[in-house]
Amino acid sequence: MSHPEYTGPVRVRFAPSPTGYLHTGGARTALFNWLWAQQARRREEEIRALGGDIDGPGSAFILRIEDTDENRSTEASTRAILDSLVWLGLNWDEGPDPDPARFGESIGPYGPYFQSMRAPMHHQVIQELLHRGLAFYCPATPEEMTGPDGKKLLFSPYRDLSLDEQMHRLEKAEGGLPVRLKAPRDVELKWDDLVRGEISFNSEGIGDIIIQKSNGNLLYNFAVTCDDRDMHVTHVLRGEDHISNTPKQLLIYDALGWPRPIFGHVPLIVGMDRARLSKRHGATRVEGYKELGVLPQALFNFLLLIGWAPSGNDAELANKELFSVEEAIAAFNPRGIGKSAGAFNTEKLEYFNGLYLRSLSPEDFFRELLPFIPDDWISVRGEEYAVAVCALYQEKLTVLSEIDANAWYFFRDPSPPWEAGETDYNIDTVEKLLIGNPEAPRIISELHARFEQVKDWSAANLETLVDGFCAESGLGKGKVMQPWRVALTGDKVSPGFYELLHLLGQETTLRRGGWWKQRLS
RNA sequence: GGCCCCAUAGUCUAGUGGUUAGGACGUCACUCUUUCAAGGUGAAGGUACGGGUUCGAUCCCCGUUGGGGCUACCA
Repeated sequence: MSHPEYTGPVRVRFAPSPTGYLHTGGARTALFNWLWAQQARRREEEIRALGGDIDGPGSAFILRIEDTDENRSTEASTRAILDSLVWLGLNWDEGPDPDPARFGESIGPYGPYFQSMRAPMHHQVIQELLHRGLAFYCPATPEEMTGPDGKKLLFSPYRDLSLDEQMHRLEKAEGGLPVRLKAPRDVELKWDDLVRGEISFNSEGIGDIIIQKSNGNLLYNFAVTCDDRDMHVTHVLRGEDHISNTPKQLLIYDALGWPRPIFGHVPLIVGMDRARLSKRHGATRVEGYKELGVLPQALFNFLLLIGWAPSGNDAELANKELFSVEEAIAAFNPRGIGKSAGAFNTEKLEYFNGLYLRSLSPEDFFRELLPFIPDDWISVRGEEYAVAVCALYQEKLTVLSEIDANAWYFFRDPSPPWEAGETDYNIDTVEKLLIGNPEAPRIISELHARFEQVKDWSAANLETLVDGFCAESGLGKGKVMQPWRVALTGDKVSPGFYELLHLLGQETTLRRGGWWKQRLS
């Protein structure tokens, strides 16, 4: 145990409630926890390799599903959260079995990792609390819990009832009775927050919190505390929205004499308008980014940098933005987590994604692109053709889902404006470069004639031909290419002109060019 | 309302009791160029406000303002 940086195991957990999808905020919290645990696990491996020992349970990233029902938890949502975490590469050391075929089963020594299955243990603790006089069945009616000013009372008038009297009241109560934790009066509940420093609440503002409902179900703050304790969680790194839960959990740890974990509260992620992230800020679901065509490594890298930055005196590291997974694990330090809420800047995410897209090998790029290309693309002219077209877009795309909007004309003729129905041509562009362009008839017809003569339809050959035409006609390249580009693709944006011609092929080029030759003459 | 948290450019952030306050996205300009994107070069843009402490505060303290979280027999 003499590793200079090793200060004990890091057992952290991510504990989502399966009432929806994995949101970006949750994903980032999970990411921070995951990185920290991975780092600690690496250190432990080094120590073992040197012949050292690790006392007690080793470091781990624990996933616990907080499905203490409330009718809102669903299996589909659990599945969705699991899938999103896996997609992001955040595998857990202990938690639900990721295999869909074994849904509901857990892996790890302190399971089960579904909170709903842990009720027996929770009830045991309730019994202990009751018998030690640290908690009580509370027979107070809602009226009795309301002060003269109409506000809710925090402390129950029945907190000092004897256990016998409590049981007596319990028997008489029809719908059961809730159990409250008996809180100490006027005590400072403070902790040294890992990211925020000292935070303190007075127990007068907390009161005798309910830990078990009258129907016997456990309440969140209680279940979490028991589970964290049972799973030997050493550090609770969670969202800022849990700050006000912490004093309640502290009350439970202290009542039972359980050692407190170290708490750290990560700032929330907000929209660019600083409001809470919601649908109108674009995708808030991690899955949404997958569907958009963001690579997991790009989202991983982007999320890493909201609320965290490499700290230390290494200037080069301080300015570093691109992190591989391994680099992130090595560089992560919870002390580097900032305190203020970070805005989710989609443009920067797309910038990162573009970078990651371009770093892919052409084969990997096509593989990633595959789910986003329409089914018929490969059947239209074969896989080789589709691969060649897609390759042109590796330098251009920022999200994979844009491929169809960019490259459709390689697989389908644009519908001309003179035909019934919606046209694929940009009317303004057509007006400017073809119909309203006095040079257009000549450019289209003369080049069309030359294209008809071509024997070797290679990009290099086409370049010579087009360049020759420009030189002879005295027209600039742009003047010549733009009308043709519009005629062939419907608009003025496409990959390089020679590549465009070459890939489209002679037949298609002549066909689409022919329409306009006829139309303009 | 009560309790709690936060505050460096539009955004993510680095940093320091004395700095030309550093990097990145975005924006703008120029460049490259057959269009777009990418690339290259450059520019504009910041310490919320008011008081202290101090020889000196972006940094330390207090207040104001602004933003956020929580305020369930939800999680």
